[in-house]
Amino acid sequence: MEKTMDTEQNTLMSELIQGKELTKQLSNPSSSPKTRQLLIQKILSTYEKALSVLNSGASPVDRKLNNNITILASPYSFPKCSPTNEALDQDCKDQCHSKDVYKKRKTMARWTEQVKVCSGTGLEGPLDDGYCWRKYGQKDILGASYPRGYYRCTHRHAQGCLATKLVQRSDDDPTIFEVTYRGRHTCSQNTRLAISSALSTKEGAKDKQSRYHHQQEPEDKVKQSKEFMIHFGTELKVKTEDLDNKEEIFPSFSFPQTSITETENMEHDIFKDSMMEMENNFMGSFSPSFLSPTTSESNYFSVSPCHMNNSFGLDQTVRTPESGITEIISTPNSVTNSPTVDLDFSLIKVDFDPNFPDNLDYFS
DNA sequence: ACGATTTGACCCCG
DNA sequence: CGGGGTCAAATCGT
Repeated sequence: MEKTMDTEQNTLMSELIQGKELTKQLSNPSSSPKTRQLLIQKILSTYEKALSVLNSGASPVDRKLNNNITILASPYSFPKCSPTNEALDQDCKDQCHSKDVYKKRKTMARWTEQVKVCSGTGLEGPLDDGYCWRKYGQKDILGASYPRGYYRCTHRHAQGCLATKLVQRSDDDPTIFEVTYRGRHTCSQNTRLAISSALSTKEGAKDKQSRYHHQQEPEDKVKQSKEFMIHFGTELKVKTEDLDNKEEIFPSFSFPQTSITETENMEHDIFKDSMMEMENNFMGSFSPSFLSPTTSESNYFSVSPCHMNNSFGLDQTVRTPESGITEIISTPNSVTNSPTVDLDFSLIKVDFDPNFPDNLDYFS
């Protein structure tokens, strides 16, 4: 166990150091755009690895891997991973009185992601974020042209998982869905993903397709066809962090004491740029793959974990029962579909011991 | 038959 | 009192 920690720390350190070095290189004005892009990607990679170690699990961003979009893993970390919020959530769990609902609402970790869907087909919707959601309401919101969808974890009753999310389609850009997550998943069913080879088969893709509708856009009237397109050319981004606990914007991703603010700013700039570049270059190089029937199929690695907990996914997916964190994110095969981009997305894979089923003590 | 979604009613807060 | 969030009965889909 101690060894595990040591290893994690070493990994963390090396990743951070590497990131630092890469960042230095990035600041070299003489480097070519391509080089810079690679550097950015590598930096992202190191951050992700570091995050993985720190979190011992996936952040919501990581979860996006399920959506093929892995590439845009966000630099931000989430409040949900912080011990503080962990405690808050635990509180919430402990006192599940209906009257506390509103109080809980205030204290629960909350963060927003912007999910952009650029399918071009006009068919899209909230993507699978790796968890099983059940819609429990929809409401027209004042000033918003689209209704807001309310979702809660499918395992709310079975396991008392209090995670919920709101999906609001953007007024300005209908291709953007603003997803606000609340609370952490405490369910153990969301053994996400896993993609696994099983899914790269036609059966897998088909299977998954047929299971897809537990995720629907608020005003969707086109669910059928949407299911088919839902994974194509979608793009995800994490937008903001916790709203109520501002002090925890980077709760689990604390850099060494040295100039944190500077680091944060750096991050923003760097990632903003990288996002842009990645969008341009990546999408460019990926699109063909997405359009290809054969390769696109292999991109169907996004699977709702709740549907796979029996058959497959166990080998690649490890979840921590109480933390709501999925420990291993399988590397999207989109990587393999991208011969032009030399990205080390193994970062997404978390170094975690599958035999270590309960990482609760990680927080204790 | 069962689980998910829809949708109007209801509750709480500001 | 109105708006946002949740509940729960009705409905739908498989």
